Amino acid sequence: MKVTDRQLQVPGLRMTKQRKEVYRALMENQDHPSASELFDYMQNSEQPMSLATVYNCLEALVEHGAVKQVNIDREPTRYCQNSTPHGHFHDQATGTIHDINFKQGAQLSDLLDLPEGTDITNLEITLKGTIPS
Amino acid sequence: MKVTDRQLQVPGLRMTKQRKEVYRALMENQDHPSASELFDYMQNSEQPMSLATVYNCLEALVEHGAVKQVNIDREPTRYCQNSTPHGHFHDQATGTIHDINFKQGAQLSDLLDLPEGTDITNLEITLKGTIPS
DNA sequence: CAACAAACTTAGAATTATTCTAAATAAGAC
DNA sequence: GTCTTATTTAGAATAATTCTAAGTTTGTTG
Repeated sequence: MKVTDRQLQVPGLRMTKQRKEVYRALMENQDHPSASELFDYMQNSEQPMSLATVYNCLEALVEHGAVKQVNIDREPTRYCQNSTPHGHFHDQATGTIHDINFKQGAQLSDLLDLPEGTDITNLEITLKGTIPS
Repeated sequence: MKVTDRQLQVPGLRMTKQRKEVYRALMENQDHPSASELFDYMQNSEQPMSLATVYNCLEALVEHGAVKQVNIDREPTRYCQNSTPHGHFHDQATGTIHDINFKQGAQLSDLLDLPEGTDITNLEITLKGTIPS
């Protein structure tokens, strides 16, 4: 996938060369890579960088809402360039992770018994299972 | 909370002294403790045990569906004795975790656009935010 | 442009939750 | 009781992530 510099802007975040490349690598690898997978991927690019920087850049992107973390059990954290609200399905047969979109018009409060006045800053929905092929 | 031996049975799992004590400790500490918090708690009990055993017992209890893991970011895994389907709210102001029950009759498929034929073996819903006091 | 301060990157060390290993113990089967 | 297998254990090992301190880049201000 071709990603233009124009698409690599994040409001409120200074886009250094490294942050841009990390973001681009994520755009080009939409299979929810881990930090070290991104690191490996970028070693062959024009902008190799240290693993610490990959972590730093991902942290900055997550903090600014451009990237989401995906935590599955104790596995290494994976990253997702889809910043809209969605869930993740971990296919145990293949090990792959799929995005699961919310249904049109569905509200979290339809499913959960949320206490009055809760202010939700982050939502993570993770399913595990299989899809028969 | 008083927990009888009768309540500490798990179908299909041999309840050793250690497994029973880990399960009991979880019942008595419903604030979603981590493995090492459980370990500390049990050091003063009649059945002190090694940290490795705490991990082993928790793993067995999770595998048999009696206990749930709670993963919040990269924090140590927490454990939950509530084996019914529910979500977790992580209050960022206090650091505490509350169980969030599902609404009566609510279906996950009402919220999520699940592909046909998905077989879900595990569901984890984690919210972060605050509840104004 | 030059000088400065702040932000960012980096390599490598440090941390730490968790898992592994190999030996000791316990428990159910015969 | 003896055998076999599962469980527990202490301590070592692992590995993802964070930290540290030094070097580099960037934007700013005169």
